[in-house]
This record gives sequence, C-alpha cells and structure tokens, in this order.
Amino acid sequence: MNYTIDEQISLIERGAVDVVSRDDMVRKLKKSAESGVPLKIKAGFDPTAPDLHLGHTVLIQKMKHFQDLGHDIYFLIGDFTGMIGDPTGKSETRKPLTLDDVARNAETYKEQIFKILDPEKTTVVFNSTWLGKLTSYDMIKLASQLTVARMLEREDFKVRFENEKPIGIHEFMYPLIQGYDSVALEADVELGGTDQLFNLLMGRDLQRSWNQEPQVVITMPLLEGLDGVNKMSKSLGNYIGITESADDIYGKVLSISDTLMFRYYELLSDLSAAEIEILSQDMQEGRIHPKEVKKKLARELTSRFYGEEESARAEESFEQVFKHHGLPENIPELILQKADGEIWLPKLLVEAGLTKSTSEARRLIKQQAVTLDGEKVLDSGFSVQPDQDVLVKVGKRRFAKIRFQ
RNA sequence: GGAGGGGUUCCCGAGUGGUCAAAGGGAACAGACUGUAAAUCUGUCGGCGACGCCUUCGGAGGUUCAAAUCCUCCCCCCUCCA
Repeated sequence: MNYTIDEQISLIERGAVDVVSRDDMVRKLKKSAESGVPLKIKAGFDPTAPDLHLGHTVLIQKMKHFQDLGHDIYFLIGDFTGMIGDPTGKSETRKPLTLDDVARNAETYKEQIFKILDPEKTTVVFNSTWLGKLTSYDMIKLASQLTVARMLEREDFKVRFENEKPIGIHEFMYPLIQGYDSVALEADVELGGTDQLFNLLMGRDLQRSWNQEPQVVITMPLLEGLDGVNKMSKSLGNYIGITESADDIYGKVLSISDTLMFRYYELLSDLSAAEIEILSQDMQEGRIHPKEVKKKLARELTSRFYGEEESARAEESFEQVFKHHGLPENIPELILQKADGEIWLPKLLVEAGLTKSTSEARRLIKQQAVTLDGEKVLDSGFSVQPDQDVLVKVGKRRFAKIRFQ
C-alpha cells in the first residue's frame, strides 16, 4: 500500500495502450491517497461467454494491479444487453439469456476471476440493476446526448457504413448504455480492450453530462490467439482457457510460435519489460535456446493458476511425452469384454473416442498415424485380439489404453 | 409498399441437368523436417467392415432415365427506392 504516485502510475501504465488521460489519473490517485477513499475501477464483461481465457486475463491482471494498489474493483456483468439479445450484425442471432442463464454464468465468472482477483475486494454488479429501471423517456434522453455523426466516428460503424453494411439502431444504443453504466457506478476508471475505446470514452462524455468527474479510460491490447493472427477467442478455438488443466495450459503455451511468445511475455508475464528484453537479447545472441525461454513462460502461466508444484509436474509430464516419447500420466482407458472377441481396429478407435468415424480411422491408419504398443498398423482391416491390454496411439497426442476383462 | 441480389460440405467460395461427395482457398488432421515452434513439402479432409453402397448443396413438393443445377410453394438474409 505504500506506493508513490509514480510507482502507481508506472504499474497502471504497464502494457496499456491508451490512458485517457494520464493527468486525470494522477489527479485521482492523489485525491484517493489524501482522502483514503479508494477509486472505483470498472470493467464490463459480456454475460454470454463465461469461459475465460488468457485473452481476458490481460484485462483481469490489470484489475489485479489496481486491486493491489488498494482500489475497489467493480466487475460488471452486462446482463441487460445480454437479455436483449444480439447486439451486432453478426451471422447468428444470439438467443436472449434468461435470468437463470445470467445467474449461472455469473457464478462461473466468479469461480474464474477469483483465480486472479481477491474476492474480498471485488464487487460483482449487474447492469440490469439500474438499466432495467430506465423508462423510454430516460432512454431517449440518453440517446439525445449524441449525434449520428459522432456515433459514426466509431471505427467499425464507419467501416460498415462505408461498405453499405447494415447498422441496427439499437447498436447505437450500446455505447450509450455502456457509458451510462459508468454514470450509475460513478466510476473513476474504466478498463477495456482497445476495441472498446470508443465505448469507454462515451462514459467520460456522459459522466460530464451528469456532472460527474469523467472516468479515466485505460485500454489493454487484445491478445492474439494460438494461431498468432486472430485475437484469442473461444469461437475460433485458438485460446487457452484458464480452467483448462495444467497439462493443457503448459502444452498450449509451448506450442505457440517464437514471435508470439514475446507478445505473450509482454501481455501476460509478470516479468518487467527490462527482464523480458534481456531474455530476448540472450535468445537472439544464442545464449539461451528459444525453447527454454518458452518453457519459462509456460511455467509462469501454468503456476499462476495451479501453483509452482503443479506447474513443475506439468513440465515434467510434457518432457516425458514429447521429448522422451513417453506416455502422459493420465491416459484414458477403455474397458472391453474379452468375451466379445476380437475387435476391428477402426471400430475400436471410434469406441475409444480417438476418431470420429471408422472412415476417419481408416484414413489415419493409411497415413501411418496409428500405433498399437508402439507398432505402426498398416492394414485398416486389422483386428485387435482380446488376449492382452494394448496402448493405442493416434497421431502425436491421442492416446488410449484398452483393457480386456 | 416497389425493384434487385443471395442461401452450397467446419468457414469463405466455384458450380446452372449427367463426367458432382461437389473446383479453389482457409481452418483442421496426418506424415516428413523440428524445439509437439514457425516456415516448408506431401497427403487427407460426409458416412458405411467399403474399389461398391448410403446421406448431403435453406425447407417441402414436382418434372426427368438422371437435379446443387429446371418448375411450384414456403422460410431466411442482404441492398437500393419509398
């Protein structure tokens, strides 16, 4: 708690893309230090996607920083908009969430964010609490705060407008609603991804209209997914979920490209910028193997959610499987009855959940991707005899132990 | 209300009566090479105990020896004009 203003600012600015404005931030920090009243830090989340991944943690880490500095975190769940339905012109119409859905998702959120944040110092709020009370009169009044021209300044609106793509009227309401959330909470700071800049700034405008001191807006970069191209998202499947197993987190981090690795260091690691720079230098000048640098990152991220010990275990297991071509610790087992006699391999692969269909199994056998106890199988007509247990492996990472009883 | 464009296999997107399980690209998967990295090369990419059969091209009917392709009705999406 004994940070100087400069130290606080430097922690706050770390990794951030925009801080609007730094002067306001300094002023608020000073005021808070003098009065002893913590700042209200707001960050909003969509109620539909309760599976958090590392991309979300970029933001959550930042919330954590504020928490460490003694400020109050408001974790806002945008249930109001979620209950209305699809906000954008995206392909699938999102089905509106029920109150139950929202409640359930909120619980899932809590389980996940509290892996990083301190539950004691975090307030979870739902924007339906205040938005649900607004009348149509209030809504129109809110809408009158802004012109269409101003609204069209937002990049994605502008692009869509220029490309003659549809923009729903209600879409204009979202920035306003989000801004109004800041008014309702009297937020001092709002955090969000860079794609949220416009919406976040809206909060400042609206707060001024409501005679509040405008919030400081801080944006964090969007984390690229495992493919290194698109932003990390569940729908693209290029994510590392924070509820995934230690083995998976470790393995996935190790599978990213070297370029992406430094991006992850920058956005996810607790190492200082200087320390990261040294790692990068050492690597480029051949003093340290890139894989070691990546392992260090994988270890740090895994232990963030599972602790040092488990993280070390995951690393060992990984080395075991991939370096020494050994076996992972937890191989799923499939128990079959001896009495049922021999079993056609493609069928066995399907039953063991290693392939989706016998067709796929046959293909993989043809591609020499299937081994039984380490022996490649070349004949897709092969049947397994029920006399002894076998270890089946498909590709590099699909395993199953078949036991006969 | 009027005019027009469109719905194809995970995604994008060709295909206008047979040669179509459907070009091409992406994703994914497998093999080689590796550091389970990237890049690259090769192959696979609906199902079925399979060189044959079955189910797919928004939905339902119909024409035909034969339909993703033609006709009818319906559903959905988009653009422009008002």
